[in-house]
Amino acid sequence: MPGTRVRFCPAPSGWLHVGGARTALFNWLWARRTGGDFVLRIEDTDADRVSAESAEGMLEALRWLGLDWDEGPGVDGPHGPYVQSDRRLLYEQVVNLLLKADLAYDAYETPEELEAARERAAAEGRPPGYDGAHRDLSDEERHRYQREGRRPTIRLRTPDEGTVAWDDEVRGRITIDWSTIGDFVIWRADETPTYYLANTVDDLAMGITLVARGEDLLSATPRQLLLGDLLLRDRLLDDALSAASYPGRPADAGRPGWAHLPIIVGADRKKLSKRHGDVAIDAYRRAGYLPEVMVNFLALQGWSWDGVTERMTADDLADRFSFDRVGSNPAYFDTDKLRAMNGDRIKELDDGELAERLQPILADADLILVPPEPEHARLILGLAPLLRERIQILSEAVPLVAPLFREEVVHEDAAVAKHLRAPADRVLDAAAAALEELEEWDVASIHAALDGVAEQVGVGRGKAFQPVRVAVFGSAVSPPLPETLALLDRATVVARIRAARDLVHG
RNA sequence: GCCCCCGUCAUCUAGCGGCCCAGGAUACCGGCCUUUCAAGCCGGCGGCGCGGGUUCGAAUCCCGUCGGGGGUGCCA
Repeated sequence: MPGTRVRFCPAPSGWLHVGGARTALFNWLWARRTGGDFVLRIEDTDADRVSAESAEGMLEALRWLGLDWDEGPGVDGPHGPYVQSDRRLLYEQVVNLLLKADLAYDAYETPEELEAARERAAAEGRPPGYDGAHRDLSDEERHRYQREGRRPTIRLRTPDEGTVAWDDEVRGRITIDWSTIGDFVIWRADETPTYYLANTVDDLAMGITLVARGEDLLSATPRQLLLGDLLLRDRLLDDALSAASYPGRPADAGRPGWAHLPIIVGADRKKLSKRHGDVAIDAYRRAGYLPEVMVNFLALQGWSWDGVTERMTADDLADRFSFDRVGSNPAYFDTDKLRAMNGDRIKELDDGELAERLQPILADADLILVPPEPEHARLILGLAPLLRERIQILSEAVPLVAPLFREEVVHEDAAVAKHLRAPADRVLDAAAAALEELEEWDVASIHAALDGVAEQVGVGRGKAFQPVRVAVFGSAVSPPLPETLALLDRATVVARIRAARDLVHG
């Protein structure tokens, strides 16, 4: 029984999005669960839409999630290289052998001609697939097209009848008629391989045992099954591998199994895309979602353990994950629940951990420097227990604590209008005086002093605390007052209270 | 159009013939607590798309129907 080898192979265009991350996660989990290998392969065959920055961003996002790979970019393995643009020679060899065996042929239609043919077919109610017009060109016809300056694509011959079937790990047996599948392009006119070719060749060459990918690739499977059979049947792949001097396939390699994961959809039930809002993993990182929560939540999109247990660490998941518990209906990406889970996780963090995770977020908001100044570090640590129960995502801490890191207080109009009115003037005067006279600047003393102010002015605690809150924070909402004031220096607090005295009206 | 996939509370899901007049979580609503905002605790609302079968018995099996999605590319 060969070891499990799974893979994640993003096309580096744009950011790693939640659907891709979920696919990567399921593969990673299966590798960890089975003690197998997780291979990362960059599929950059379509030069028009890929970029190195995108590839780097995807690796970064994967690293952030903690999905480490056993082979791939930056991690040498026995079946590299792991970037398809570095494997060009291999694909060329494969195509040549396919051509020589007459399993594939050159076709000279231009994209415009094909498009026109598709439109015609649609208008006449015929299937829009490739009609095989250039399937059996004579040498004469071929030369004529070449003289016209046409560059051919190479298409693989597909059966005209019969069926193809496979047992999908998620969906069970799937059967498709060959009559619905036309000869397809494996090599573009610009001499680059298509997904069908490169992906199939590499999965086989790298000894992948299970292909787990999005449902949107379900209908690509028959073509890859066929190509794979052809490649293995007459040792074409092995010949190409040695002709191009690539490492051979693992000794025990066979054909991979398949698992098609349900897609993740937006609120409109369509495949999740940019117009649905934040779909990039990086956006969630910046907003202050914790990676372990993203992993936990993503695992629950389409998979469940017992229907009751939801909070699981990556290790828990790796212990429990299997494709037979992956559902087959699309999941709507519901960030409400993500937020809730994130908030719960934040509550589990101790002060030091929370403070540390808060730092990059506060730095992003220009509240602190990258290694924070010592007094800021102390302040954040002191704030951590006050923030813990109040935020679900880290960035929510920013408005709550910003006034504590800034020189100037910005007083919100609504807060001033509501809370800085008589007898707030008396409250502020009394508070400034009382705080100034305190012997100890600590929570208990401050609390007692403010309670004393309430009594002195003859108002309830709320009426006493709110004006002080607005004076110091500029806002009617803040972390608990005495606890927070104790973290600031007394002079600042008293000065702010005095300054707010002028804002009191009516 | 054709092919394929899917259909349990608003959302993620459990359920694989009786344990379910359907369970958990999130969201929402109400109460308690309370210095703001939260948190916490307690309670509540809410679903098997529809129609036929099969069966003593169906959310679970079969057929049909409707609805949604994916594919149909020299994208992946």
